[in-house]
Amino acid sequence: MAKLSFREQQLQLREDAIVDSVNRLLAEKGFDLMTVDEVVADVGIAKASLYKHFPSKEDLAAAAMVRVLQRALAEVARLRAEPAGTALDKLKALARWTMQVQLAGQMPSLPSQNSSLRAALISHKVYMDCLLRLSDELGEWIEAAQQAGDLRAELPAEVVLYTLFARACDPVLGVLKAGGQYSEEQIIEILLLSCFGGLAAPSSPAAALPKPSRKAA
Amino acid sequence: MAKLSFREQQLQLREDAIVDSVNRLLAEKGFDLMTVDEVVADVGIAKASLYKHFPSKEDLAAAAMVRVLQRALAEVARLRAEPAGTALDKLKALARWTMQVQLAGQMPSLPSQNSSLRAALISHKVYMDCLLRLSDELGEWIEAAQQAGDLRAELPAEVVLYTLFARACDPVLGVLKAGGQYSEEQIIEILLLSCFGGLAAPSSPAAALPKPSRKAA
DNA sequence: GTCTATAAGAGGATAGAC
DNA sequence: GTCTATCCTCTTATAGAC
Repeated sequence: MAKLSFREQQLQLREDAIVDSVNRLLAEKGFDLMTVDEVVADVGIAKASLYKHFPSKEDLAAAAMVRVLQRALAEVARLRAEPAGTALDKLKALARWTMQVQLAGQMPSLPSQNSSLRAALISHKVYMDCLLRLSDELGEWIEAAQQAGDLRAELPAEVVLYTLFARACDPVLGVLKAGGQYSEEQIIEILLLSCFGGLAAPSSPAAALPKPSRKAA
Repeated sequence: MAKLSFREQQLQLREDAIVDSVNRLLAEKGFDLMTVDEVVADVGIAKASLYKHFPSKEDLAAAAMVRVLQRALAEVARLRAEPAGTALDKLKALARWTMQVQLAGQMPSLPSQNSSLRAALISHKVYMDCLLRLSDELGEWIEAAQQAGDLRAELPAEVVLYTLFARACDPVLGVLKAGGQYSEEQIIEILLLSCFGGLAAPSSPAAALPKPSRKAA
């Protein structure tokens, strides 16, 4: 790290404030409904000033995604350093972490359909670097968990990876939170169970009809 | 059904054509990115003509949702008439049907965050009627499957319901389809397994007992 | 009811003074 | 680099002739 002048630190702080607002607004309204006017109103700066820092709305979203990816990578590093726990345990712990971020209203959700945004993200080097590093880290855990017999080997590893990414911004969580019927901890436990354990009961008798006998958990 | 004049039939056909286009565009780009100009260009009519049929863009989306809900209700009725099969079988069959619709590019996906759209849908009587009827039908199957021991009783029935709705427009399917690596039938089997069976292997040994450390390849 | 033409306004981005 | 003021495109919705 090169040392920063006071002025550079000030700029860094302002950019952090911008990304903070973008992150929150992306989590709340999504990319398409978030307007740059809202961002500048939230930060308290002029629109032209924001465009000095970020050349486009897409770059704003990319910056927010980069930060959440870096936080995820930090969490992965923290879990990796822990001696105890299987690969499956670490995957569950990371899924739990993403749900906590989502519950805190800090998980930016980008529409997978917006092609201009997709193009901007794909050509964003820092974003792609973070995304690939995270995918590689998780891919290792997924394959290890599959070889240990803890994750279904019938599911391709990349499908598991995509599913974990998708559950990180699953709308079901928002619906349950809005319902106000369960505590945040209950919501997390419920969603972790439905994600990793599935909706069906273990060793479902109906599914096991033709088979002679199978030991249950 | 009252009998319709030729003119009324013509109008009905045109409205069907509009809803067809809306349905496809909603599945392809989502509500926010779909523009009324695209719709009229696709149907081949003037914009003012469209607004004679539907008073707003939100009503267009509602009409598309009503039609897909009615199709779902028809599928539910068909499954209900079948003598064989448990409640879980019927739920799986319906989930399979929604995935087929999604693969065919005919599942409209509405952003759960757009508040103006939400308000319009909630005050749309026909839409709400279809949605509640479908929820009731599925709720019966869910509770029956739970009492039969085929669905996890630890999961609240409404969570199962929300999850099935969410999986009907799960972005994972679109990613797998775009990847081109699996056949449509494979995609469906994979997603059904991950939804009902979960990511974790059945009777995961790691969850049952602390075992000696394993090494991954 | 369908069309052409246009209003009305939101929203992304920029010019130019300081 | 930050501001005020503005540009300009896109998009929803409507007016009015036929």
